Formats: sequence, C-alpha cells, structure tokens
Amino acid sequence: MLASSPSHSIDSPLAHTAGSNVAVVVPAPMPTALTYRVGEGQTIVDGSIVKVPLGRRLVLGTVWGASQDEVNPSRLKPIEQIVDAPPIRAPLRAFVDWVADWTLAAPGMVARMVTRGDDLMQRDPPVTAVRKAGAPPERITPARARVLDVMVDGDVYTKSGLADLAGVSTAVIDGLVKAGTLEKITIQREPGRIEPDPDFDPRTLTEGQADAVHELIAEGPKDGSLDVALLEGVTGSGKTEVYFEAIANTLREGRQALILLPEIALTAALLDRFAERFGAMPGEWHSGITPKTRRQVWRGVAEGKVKVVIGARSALYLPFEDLGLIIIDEEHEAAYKQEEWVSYNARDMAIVRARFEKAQVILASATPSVESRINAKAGRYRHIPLPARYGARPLPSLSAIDLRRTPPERGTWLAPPLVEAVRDTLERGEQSLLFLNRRGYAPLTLCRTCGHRFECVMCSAWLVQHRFTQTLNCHHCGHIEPMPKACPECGNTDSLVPSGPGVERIAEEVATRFPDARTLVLSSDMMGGPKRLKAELEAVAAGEVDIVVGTQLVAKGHNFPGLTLVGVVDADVGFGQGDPRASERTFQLLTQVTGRAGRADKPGIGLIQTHMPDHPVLQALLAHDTERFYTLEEEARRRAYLPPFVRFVAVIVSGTDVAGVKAHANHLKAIARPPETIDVLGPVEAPLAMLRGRHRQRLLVRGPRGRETQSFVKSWLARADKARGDMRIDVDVDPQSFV
DNA sequence: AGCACGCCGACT
DNA sequence: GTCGGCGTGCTC
Repeated sequence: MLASSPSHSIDSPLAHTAGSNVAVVVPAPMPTALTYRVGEGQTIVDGSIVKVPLGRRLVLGTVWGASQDEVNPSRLKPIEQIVDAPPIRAPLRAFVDWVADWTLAAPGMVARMVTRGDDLMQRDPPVTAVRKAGAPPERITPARARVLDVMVDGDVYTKSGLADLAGVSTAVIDGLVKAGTLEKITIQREPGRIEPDPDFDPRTLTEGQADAVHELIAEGPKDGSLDVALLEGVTGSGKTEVYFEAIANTLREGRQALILLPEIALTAALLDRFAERFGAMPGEWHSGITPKTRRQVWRGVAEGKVKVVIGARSALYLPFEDLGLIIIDEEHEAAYKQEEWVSYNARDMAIVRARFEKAQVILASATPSVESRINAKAGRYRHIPLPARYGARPLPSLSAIDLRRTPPERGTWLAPPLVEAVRDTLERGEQSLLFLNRRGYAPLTLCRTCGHRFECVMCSAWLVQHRFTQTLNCHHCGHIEPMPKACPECGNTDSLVPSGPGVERIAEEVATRFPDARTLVLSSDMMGGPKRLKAELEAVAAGEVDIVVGTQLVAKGHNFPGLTLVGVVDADVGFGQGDPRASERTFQLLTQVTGRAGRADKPGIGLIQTHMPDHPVLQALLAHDTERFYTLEEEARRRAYLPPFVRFVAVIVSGTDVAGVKAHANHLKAIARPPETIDVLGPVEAPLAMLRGRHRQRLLVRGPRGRETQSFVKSWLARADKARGDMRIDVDVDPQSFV
C-alpha cells in the first residue's frame, strides 16, 4: 500500500512561536528542564520532540511547556530542529513527571524511555516511484509497450514493482523517465496495516466467562475514576478469551489497548491467538524486535494507527494516542520489576499510567500476587474470579513425597515413588514433566580434596556448572569460564565434584533410568530464541516427547494435552528462611506447574518432593486451598510490618572500594533524622553483597504507604555528602526482596 | 549521560 | 617534552 506522509497538525492556540522560551527536558540526570529559545519560523507545541544543543552535542529533548525560568539571555540557545513526529501528549508527560518523582530519578532520564534515540522518530526512508506524466515516447519498443500497457493513468508504482509487473528490467523504466513519458516522485511507503476487527471471530463464551466479561465491561465505576480489575482464573479457565472481549469493547470505542507480558518468550503464542480472534496482528514491542518494526510500532501507536500492542514492560512508555485499556498478564510475575537504572514495578506503574490516560486496568493471573489480593480485598481493586470451565481439566491430585522417609539413592535426585510414577506414566504412553527451577548441571562445584568452592570473581555467588557447554557460569552477571581440569587452590586433578542438581543433571538421571524414553530439557539458556522454544513446545504438545525436564519456563502459557504427571524435584528451594516473597513465589510456581497435568478425561497427578511436608504453604498447596494460603500470607505480612501494609525503600550504596562503600553507608545512617513514623534499618550487606565487581551495602527505609516515605528519602539523600569516585547510590522503591 | 578540562605518570 | 589515565564539574 502506498500513501502520502501524514503531517502533524500544530496549529494549536497553545503554540509557542519565535521569540518565546520553552522548557525542554533533555536526556541528562538534571533535576529540571532547560530553557531554549524558539527560533524564527518555528512553531512548537507542548510535547514537541526537538533536537537541541547540549554542551557540544545535539540531543533529543521534549518540550514540557513555556519556560518559567529567568535564564541569562546570552546563554540561551535556540532549538535546532523540530522532529517530524507526533508531540508527546499531556497524559504521558504527566506520567513521566510522576515516575521521575516516585523513583527519585531525573525527569530527563525517564523521558528518554519515551523518545528512545532518534532512530525511532525516523520514517522509513522514502522510495522513488514513477507515474505517467507525458506523451508516449517517439521510439516504442515491445518492452516499453508492455510497461505502458500495465500502468493505469494516475497510479503510482515503485520502480522495481512496475518492472516486475511488466516483466522488464528497471532499465526500461529509466528509459521512459528519460523520454519524459514517466516522472519520478518520492513517496513515503506506509506499512500495510489491517486493523483488528472486534467482530472477526467472536468466541462462544461459557456462562462463567460471559459473567466475567459483563462485570469487566459494564460494572466498572461510572464516575470515570480509576478502574482496576483483578481477573483471577485458574489455568484453563479462559482468562485470555475474557480479556480479549474487553479489548474488543475498547476497539469498538475507538480506543487503543496494551497487553503487557512478563517475558518475551510468551509473546509469540499470544500474538497468534490474538490474530485468530481479531483477524489482524497486533503491534509487538520488546527488546528482540527489529529496528524497522520498532519504528513502525512507535509511530503507528502515536498516530493511532496501531490499535493494540503486545509487549514487555518497556511498552508502558509508548506514546499511545488514546489508550483505553491496559492488561497486565501474569501480574504476579517478578519479571515486571526492573532493577536496573530506574527501578520500578511495571504493574504498579501501569496503574498510574492508566490513571493519567483515563484507561481501565485488568490484572490477570491464575495465582495473583499477595499485594494485589490484599488490594482487591480492601476494595481498591475489583475482584473478578473466573470459575474453571465446565468439562475442563479437573484439579490434579497432589501429594508430597517425604524425602526424609523415602530418600533418593546416593548420587540421584528422584525418590523411588517419583521414579515409579514416571515409569507407570511411560508405560501408559503418557507424558511426564519433571520440574526444577535451577538451570545448568550443578549449582555448585567443589574440590573434594581441599574444599575449594568456585565463586564468581565479580559477584558473591556460586558458579553454576553447565555440562552441555563445559563451562562454569555466573547466573547474576553472565560471567562464563571454561570448566577447569584441576583445582586452582590445591592443584589436584580429578578432584572436582558437582554438588546439587540442576535440570541438566536431572535429565542425565532420566536418560540413565529411562534410556528409551524421548527426553527434552526446557531451560531458558538451552534454547535458540523464542522461535526454537515455540517449536519445542509444539513438539511436546504433539506428543513427540515422553519426559520433559524443565525450569520455570514450562510453568506458563502452554497446554500439553498428553501430560498427566508432574514431578516437583525440590519444593524446598523457596521455603524456610522467612522470606515471604520466596514462599509466595514457590506457591505460585508450584500451583502453575502442577496445574499443567491432566485433561478432562484423564486427571493428572502431581508429586512434590520435600523435606518439609508439614510446611503450611505446602499444606495449602496440596489441599488446593488458595484462600488459606492468601490468608496466611496476609496475616504474616501484617504482623511483620511488611508490604503492602508498609512501604519499603531500599537505598543501595555500591562501589569497588569496600571500605569506602561501608563508610558512606554509615554516613547516610548517621545523618538520617527520620520522623517517628519512619525507620531506617541497616546498613547491611545487600543480597548479593558483591555484584558485577561492585560491593553493595543496603539501607532499608520502612514507612507508611503514602507519599511521605519517598519525601523523606529525597530530603535525606539531598543532605548527604556527595558520593565520590565510582561510588553510586541507587534508590529502589518497593524492592522485590526485603529480608 | 556525555564531554571537556585539568592534573599526574610512562612513552614516541 | 607529549600521550593518556580518570577525578571533577557543567550542560539552557
């Protein structure tokens, strides 16, 4: 499809014209916007994306409004260029301000996530095209005749397209241009886009689904206040179909929708399902897409042409023209939490964005986060439970294998009852899944002679042995070293032993015990990208595999109809130690994994290996008593003053010099003068005291849920000495771990 | 963030 | 004598 380039109307009464000064947010860690002069002939509106000089460079900035500052006119520089892109709208600018304030980051650094490098602004390069313009040439040849024959007067053709159509070479077209019969024009090629159709292939909904849809769409608050719905439905209850109907409704209103997913590995399957329901591909947005798609989605979204985006958390900063609905799928996932340079939880930020956009939010999960459950209970969110579909897979029968009573044989990890169950399943021609949330072969390698343990030089973490690649890998910083032959401490060869199991080691045991079974390891570091994963998942679904050994990758988003046995190799990884978030994650993970087993006519079996069969979380899991788990957790958190009943802010001091880091952390502690409602705990060594070669000390601020905790942190850090050298202070609002 | 300026150690 | 290390400070 060919179309002329759209222009962005800036004939607004609020336009800034030559002579006025505007505040421009630039990508630098500065607390405020900088002031620039609007040049002759420039018409600029709030939100215009501009190129401005900053120091010796030209940077991409965003106009935030008229400038209030008195700046020495001799220092004022003019705006260099107005970028040909739709202006960033007020709700998104307000969102950027809010995020900057909340995370204590500079507005410019947050705004950068919206404008992300000028390649995004670029249109696809214009292509030259031709159309009829003059009289037929004096010398007509058969090739020329064919070209003129296929052309319709007035129509525009790309050169190669026309040559193809007429079955001639492009040289013939060039000849006709030279003769004046055709004229060259440059055009903007617009990607052909089919809009999703809300009525393309509507599904017949079960009664439960229809009720949920009705409640989602029709029963929201009528006064336009924030509407967050927690859609809770077990695996197989059809959550996706339900929220697809909410999307259809949003599309009918002419607004846009965003579906956030915790990992990009899940996007491919959902894109396909979306296309089947709506007859068109949604926009896709994550780190793995090509620059070209990126540009098209960014522009398409801004111009309102792309109606639906499926993406990772960074999609939250896309400049939607009119965003009406945000869906956060698998809302409990820890992957929504970014801990890099601006720390935030995309789930919570999505709710804020929705407030500014006057959009609805749907949090979808089979196993909601404890926070969301509590918010629903408190009436802040609407709770919409989705009953299991009639005739859907029944709940698997779950039981614990007590490793203290029936331990595995020495050097193996599967206890006799689990081995027997796998054998039975194999004999029935059905599939088994062995789940262990640990990548690699062994989580620790040690020397039998001197006791040396292999540790990452950059992090305080064990190196994980990977047999497949013959390496020792650090799962925190990505450091990889070849598997050594001898102990670096005592020099002994043949003395290094792997300790503990990873999925590769379980696969090895399976291969020994069941040599004829078709086995597949599914682990995020064994795959060749999302395409390969999709193919492997399809192979499992098609029954081409007997035993799957997998990490948490297998817990989500796919149905395996032939799977009737799920074995959890080690349920204890997340229990104990009193980390509430760990037991929550384990409960969610095990619920999802064991939920993979069985189908309508063949109930599944889940066997869970544990040393603590009486642990209350495990008991709730075995009894399928979700309510009991959430009640236990809510009580535990309330008693221990943990989120969401309080707000935590972690302040992490890091640097290469241990003493300096400790000294600065102590200095921070010493100058803290918190009000009575706020405590400053620590400093202590941060979880992973050393990460990527930097030592880390952590102070934890505990305060009320409102705004005052951040305000305190802000004023406190402003009073502190400047961090010298490579020392850095990172602020993490609502940290994931709080032990 | 990115870039220049400035002040100290080992090289053409 | 200069090249280049990175600590410090500034950007409308």
